[in-house]
Amino acid sequence: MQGSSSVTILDIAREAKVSRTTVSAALSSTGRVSMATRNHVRAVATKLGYAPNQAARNLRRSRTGAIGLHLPDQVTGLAYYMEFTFGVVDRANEDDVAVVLSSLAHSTALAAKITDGMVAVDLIDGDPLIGDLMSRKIPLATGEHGNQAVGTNAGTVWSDHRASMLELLDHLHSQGCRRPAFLGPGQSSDWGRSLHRGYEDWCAKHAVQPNAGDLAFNATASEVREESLHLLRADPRPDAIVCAPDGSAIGVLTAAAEYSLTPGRDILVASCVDSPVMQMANPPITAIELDPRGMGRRCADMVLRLIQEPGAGPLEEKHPTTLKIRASSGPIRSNR
Amino acid sequence: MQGSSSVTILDIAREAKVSRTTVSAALSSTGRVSMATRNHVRAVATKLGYAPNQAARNLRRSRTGAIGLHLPDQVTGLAYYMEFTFGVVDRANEDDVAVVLSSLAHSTALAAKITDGMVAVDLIDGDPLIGDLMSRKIPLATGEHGNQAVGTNAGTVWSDHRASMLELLDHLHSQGCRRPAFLGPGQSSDWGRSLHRGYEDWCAKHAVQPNAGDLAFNATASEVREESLHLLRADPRPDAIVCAPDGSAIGVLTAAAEYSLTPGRDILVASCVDSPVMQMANPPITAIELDPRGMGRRCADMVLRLIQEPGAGPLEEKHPTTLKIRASSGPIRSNR
DNA sequence: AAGATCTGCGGGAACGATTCTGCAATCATG
DNA sequence: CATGATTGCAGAATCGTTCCCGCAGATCTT
Repeated sequence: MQGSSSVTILDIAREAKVSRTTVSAALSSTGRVSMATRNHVRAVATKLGYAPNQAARNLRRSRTGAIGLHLPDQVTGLAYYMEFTFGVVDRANEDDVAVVLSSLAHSTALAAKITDGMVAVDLIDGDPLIGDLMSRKIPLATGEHGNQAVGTNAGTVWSDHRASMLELLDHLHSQGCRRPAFLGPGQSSDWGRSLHRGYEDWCAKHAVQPNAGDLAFNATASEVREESLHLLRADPRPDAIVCAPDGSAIGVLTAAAEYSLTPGRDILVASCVDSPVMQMANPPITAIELDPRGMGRRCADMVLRLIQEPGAGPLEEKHPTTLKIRASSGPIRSNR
Repeated sequence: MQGSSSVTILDIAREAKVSRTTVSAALSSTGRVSMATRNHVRAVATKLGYAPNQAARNLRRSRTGAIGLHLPDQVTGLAYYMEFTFGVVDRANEDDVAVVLSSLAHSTALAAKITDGMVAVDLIDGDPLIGDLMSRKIPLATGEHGNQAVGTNAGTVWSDHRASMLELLDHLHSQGCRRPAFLGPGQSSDWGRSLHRGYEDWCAKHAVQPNAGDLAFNATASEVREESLHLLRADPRPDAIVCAPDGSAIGVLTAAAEYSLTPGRDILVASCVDSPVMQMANPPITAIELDPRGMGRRCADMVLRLIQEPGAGPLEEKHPTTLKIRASSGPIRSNR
């Protein structure tokens, strides 16, 4: 109703003929207020279009009203982290909490000063962030495990990438694949390690010689091409390539074409990360849907809970993944 | 030095043996302070590791310390908007300003209440946001023009997409293309209109019958395929397809394969938006680099300037684009 | 040389929300 | 019915910063 000019708690107090204290208590459901006055105050508040002043609230509560988001370096082109980010922002905004991206503008030390908590995703081994935050008692929620223990005001949301990898390889096997190769994201993140472990385990179980290469998160097109060709040069030649870094599957398709191999028929291709382009590729690429947006939401939710009740951790939650089967995973129609 | 416990302006005052007022003036370079005391105070401040309390500052200045970012609906998978977003966040964080994403969590009305200003990109015609903000005198910076006039506390950062389109079509022409088709993003955004205008103008100049289709920002793979096939069915068949929506070029490649056309030889393909996958495609796709991160930076910079001195607008800045020529744009080796 | 202006700095009042404490009035208890 | 516990609400302090004044002393004006 009131519109532009900001209406304060004092305006409500005057209008409702009670004190500031009572208004605050009535709105926040703390303190002792009768039901009658509580309802009355709330009615007046909505009538006046009251919105609490976050700055004043933060000052009084000695909070910053922001959480930090720590992304791996140089990943801004990757759809996964974008979706994750928007998930975090989405959830944080529900509580009128802002999100500050830390790897970009601030040193982690400074970021820790201006935030009430942190979300970090795909922490690289040995990242000093965890120790830093734990010693400052700043709540932390990580997407995927780090290689360090988290404290009592921290937690982790993770997916079982090893199981996903096994499921994917079993699917490829059912399509006729016998010698899958793996283009992994390196072993310096938990994600990469879990995928590698799944691949190695599967190969061991099926008595297959592993054929794996590694690629950085932000690998260039030529790096993807080179590493793909390297895998394809193996003897015996692989009949499937599973690739991890976001978007690299497109580069694998390109590399397969150089060998005159038709993806989805002569050689199967699958990605460990789904994204819109995967469906548009020729052929559409089988991929693991990681639901990054959901992950981001849950991480934000976790850190907000840890902010409200410190020392509730360490928390742990598991987030599901889904295998999206598309034409790139066969069945193999090789005539050998 | 002091580390975790927050050091306030009062601590500095005690240590430097001056008053709060003097400290504030010395640090903010407003008010009247001698050089000697200013330097002294600043030395003490850095010695104690002072960081201003944003909540208190915002409360006093009656600011929120945040700017809103208004994205088109359902675009979160698109690399362009992600880069743009990070550009905005990057610049905003430099001034300790947070970024609130508005299309996700809040209605624009609410977002306007909790932000000091807004950045909007690719506004759809008739979006009520502009009028809303202008009437509330909230600063606004838009990426690309809207179809409404902006007021004195607003501004626009834009790229000349019509000129980019002409440059791209001229390049295709030099590669042997004579009948380019255009897969546009619709006419409801300035970007889409500018591209269409460029395409129509070029066709008129070269006496070519236009062959254009439209695709939503968030078109699905099958929509991309269908629309691409529709363009390819034209008689005479186009010898190039220029496509606009982010990532759709991959779908166009797939569609071309259905016609047994080899992209980059039988039919040229180019994208109006560059992204990492464009380089990994087979063949790599010629594209217009829009520098979305730079755009985001400049938009944030503009709105921050408008917040500092209201009524300085309307501002206008032009942001350059670059044509990235790759193998998908020929030369044509058709044997007709 | 007397008044006017300027410089350097301190006192105090906000900004708006959240407690902590205090004080009546009501209720329970034996 | 007297004592103590509980309920419902108000007053006032507080968070850290900014900014309007005010006041000396120095400098400038005619």
